[in-house]
Amino acid sequence: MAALALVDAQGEFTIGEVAAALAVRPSSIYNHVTGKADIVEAMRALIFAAGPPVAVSPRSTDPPVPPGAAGTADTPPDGWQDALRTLLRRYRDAFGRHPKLIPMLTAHTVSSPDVVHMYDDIATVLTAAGIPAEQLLDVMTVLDSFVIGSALGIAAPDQIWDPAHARTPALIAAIAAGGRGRARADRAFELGLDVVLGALTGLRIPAGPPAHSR
Amino acid sequence: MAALALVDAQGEFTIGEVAAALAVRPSSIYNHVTGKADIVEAMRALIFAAGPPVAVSPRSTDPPVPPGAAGTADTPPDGWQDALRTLLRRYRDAFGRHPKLIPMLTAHTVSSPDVVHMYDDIATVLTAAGIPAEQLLDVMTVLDSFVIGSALGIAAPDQIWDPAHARTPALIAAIAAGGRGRARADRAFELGLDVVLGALTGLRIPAGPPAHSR
DNA sequence: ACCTGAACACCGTTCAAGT
DNA sequence: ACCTGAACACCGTTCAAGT
Repeated sequence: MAALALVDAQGEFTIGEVAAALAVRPSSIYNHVTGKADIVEAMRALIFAAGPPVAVSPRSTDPPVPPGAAGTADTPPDGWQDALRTLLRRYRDAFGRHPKLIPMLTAHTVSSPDVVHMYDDIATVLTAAGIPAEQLLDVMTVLDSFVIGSALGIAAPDQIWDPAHARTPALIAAIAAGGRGRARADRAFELGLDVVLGALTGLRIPAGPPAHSR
Repeated sequence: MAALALVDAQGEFTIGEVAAALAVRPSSIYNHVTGKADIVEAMRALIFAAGPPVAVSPRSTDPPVPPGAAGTADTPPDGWQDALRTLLRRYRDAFGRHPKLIPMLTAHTVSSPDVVHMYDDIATVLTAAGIPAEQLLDVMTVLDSFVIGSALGIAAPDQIWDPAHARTPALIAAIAAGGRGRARADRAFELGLDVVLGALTGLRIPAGPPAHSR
């Protein structure tokens, strides 16, 4: 079934092509899968095949936890930040290894077991970090949105940022100063990681509940 | 041609269906568009049809700053934050009004003029806010990723967060505590807006260049 | 259990022909 | 300038038949 992952080299695939790659007639395919959507789901599961286990409980032997650090400025990056960073990077890399496949996967978002398992880990880390339960789902949704959006950015890195279409000096200068291609997408993702993880610090319970935005 | 936008009510469309909606034969369609992809692009342009102009230069006469509002410390949210917030909300709402259409639009990201114009505005606001030119493109990419990802979240708000698949108490509790449907997606987006705008404050030039993340 | 050929309904698209 | 019918190559899928 891994022969299907090879077909993402061209951005789309056809039942006939898969059959040809397996040296078989198209109708034979239906002895193993229920349809094309089934193949897409199989590819999704294949992409999220578990990597090495992340240290999910990041408070093993580290009491350098800030006891009274209500300050926003100098909170040291402790275990939960590294764990979360690792999880989010892995999440995005799962897409990033097969950029052409991403649009097909986002066509209909399904709760594949592997994906949910990843969210289990993220929820555990966030809870350990002190994110209040009422905000947990929203925080996870923000993380999810950022990761998915970043993954889509990998699929077409330079399309939107064509300087020929820019009309404003600020945008033209930005495009000139920024990089190109995959490297730019990777760098932006790391910046976003810093932004999101930094902001998360301000949401932690010991710092007190934030003013709700309504 | 607006009859095509009606076809997003079912999540997909066919040349034949469009023809039927226009009381015409399928082959007639090709007198007005070059193909199906052309129709998708027309829908994209239609969605981003310009709304009321945003106050792009946001430092006019506004000292009615809400004191002690969201954000990390006590940096007062000045004009550029409101302007950026408006732009990003509009960007996401453009998608949000047609959730079924989003997967089709993300299938191939194209630089529609209206979209680029929106980035022109965002770049101008960010520059006015003091984001250094070297970081501008990365910051915009982060914003873009978040907005696109949030838009996709609108399309299927509760798919991933099905409690039946969760295995961890933290995630189960989070799902129980969080809301459902479009309201939850909207709330998460507003939270992400707070997070991103708050973090942007730390990147402004007067605060000095941040430690680069490599 | 798996493969095969033939057939199905349905696509998007082209084009010569009409008006 | 626009519509039409017929035809094209190509889909995904089904199924009776083979082994």
